[in-house]
Amino acid sequence: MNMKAEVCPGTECLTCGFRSEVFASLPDYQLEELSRSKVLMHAKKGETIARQNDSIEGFIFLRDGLAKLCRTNAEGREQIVGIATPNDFVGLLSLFSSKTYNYSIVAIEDSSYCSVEYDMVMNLVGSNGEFARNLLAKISRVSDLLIGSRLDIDLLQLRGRVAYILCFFANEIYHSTRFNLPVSRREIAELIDMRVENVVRILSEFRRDRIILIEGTYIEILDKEKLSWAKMHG
Amino acid sequence: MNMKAEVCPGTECLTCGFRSEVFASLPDYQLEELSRSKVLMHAKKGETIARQNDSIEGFIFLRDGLAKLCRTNAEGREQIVGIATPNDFVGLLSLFSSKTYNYSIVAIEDSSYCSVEYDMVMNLVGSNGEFARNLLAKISRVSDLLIGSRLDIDLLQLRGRVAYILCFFANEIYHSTRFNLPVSRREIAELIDMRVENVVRILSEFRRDRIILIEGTYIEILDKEKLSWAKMHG
DNA sequence: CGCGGCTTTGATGTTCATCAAGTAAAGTGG
DNA sequence: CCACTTTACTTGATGAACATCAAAGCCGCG
Repeated sequence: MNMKAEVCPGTECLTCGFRSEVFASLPDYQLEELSRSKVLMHAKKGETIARQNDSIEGFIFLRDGLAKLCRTNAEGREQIVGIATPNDFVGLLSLFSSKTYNYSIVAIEDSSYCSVEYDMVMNLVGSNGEFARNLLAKISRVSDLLIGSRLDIDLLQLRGRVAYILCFFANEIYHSTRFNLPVSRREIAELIDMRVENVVRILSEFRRDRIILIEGTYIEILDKEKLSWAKMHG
Repeated sequence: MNMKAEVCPGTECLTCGFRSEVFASLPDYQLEELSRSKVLMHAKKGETIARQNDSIEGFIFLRDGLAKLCRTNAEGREQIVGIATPNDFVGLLSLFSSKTYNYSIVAIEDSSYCSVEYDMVMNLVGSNGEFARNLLAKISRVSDLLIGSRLDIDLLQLRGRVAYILCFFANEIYHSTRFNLPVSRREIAELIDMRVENVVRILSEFRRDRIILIEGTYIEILDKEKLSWAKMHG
């Protein structure tokens, strides 16, 4: 836990990736207000950005890197709820309805993020209708994706789930058939409701069948067809 | 599909259950605007209120009754995403981010609901900051519950899932240990990712163990302790 | 009456979690 | 730097949990 905090220059928000999405509607003067109230932070891979059950300090926007949303249940079992990419609100879900974070946010790649005061965003919601609508659209889209993918996964058997998550990283995150997995085997298991041993087993199967090339964290998808097929049929 | 439509009198919205929640902040004049633009409809048990992939006509608020949100995947398998209770936005999830309903809404008890023009609500979001904040809180809460319960269920084995859903109906819906199940065995299966046969089997087990009394759709929970235990450890 | 849908139980095989054991890799302290 | 510990990864063997198949009873409905 050795995160640098820095107040970013007033102009930086003007060029931030968020601007094009949620903050598109903010006039410059409101954006500068936002700039002054926000703090830019860094988190190295593995570092915790927010902790489940801690009281919500502010809104967290991921600028660069990758983070997992996860929770630990009463019996100590960990589940990964989703993966946040740059320009995502992370911890968006409970922000408007809870006083505490429902999920931990942990960097799975070196990341930088902005933390914005809760009240600041709430004031913007109240005073800028276009902003409110954009925010609703954003939260709606995020929730929808999260629920949809979980329903998808629930229908699949283990082979299908592993195929699903490989396609997810290839298509949604890295936009390439070759990438380094940002998560351990254990984390893959937590992400798609499996056991570590079975994740390993099925990855080995895929390698044996020349569907993927895998060496440590490096993944190369060799046969997209077969992988998609596995994603559909179990 | 034999639903009556009626324009409800201008004053009715003033006393609607929603008023106390999402619409608490609307002044009377905005509420009357809302009243004029809305249509009150009825749906008998089994009737479809909205259909997956149909284009979104408006916001749907459940006033009375009970409805299921469900979807059918490419292979024709049906899943129930959640159960909507009175004063719920139904189909809330995709409303702000999609042009079509992501889920079908089907009455599982005789229900009445209001349909409000999309633009009307969007205008209110823009012009009434307090309303926008309430709406954010509502959508946030609903999404959160939906995702949370699905994560819970994913951790449980079949006995635990059945216990979970029985407790859900008892505690969240009927506030009683005695009630009539509004859903078929098949629908229970679709709700908690099981097969019909196993739902039946486990219900029979619970009866054998004197945990519940069950006769057709009538359920009586006899041993809350054991049921809660099953919910945690099964 | 006969048909189809819902419910129920039993038998069977598949899928998956668990246990066990071993290797590799990575951090820790002297 | 090396011995040591810990953590991640990997494979096999086993039994438990579950899906599937089959068959029969039930009920409502045309």
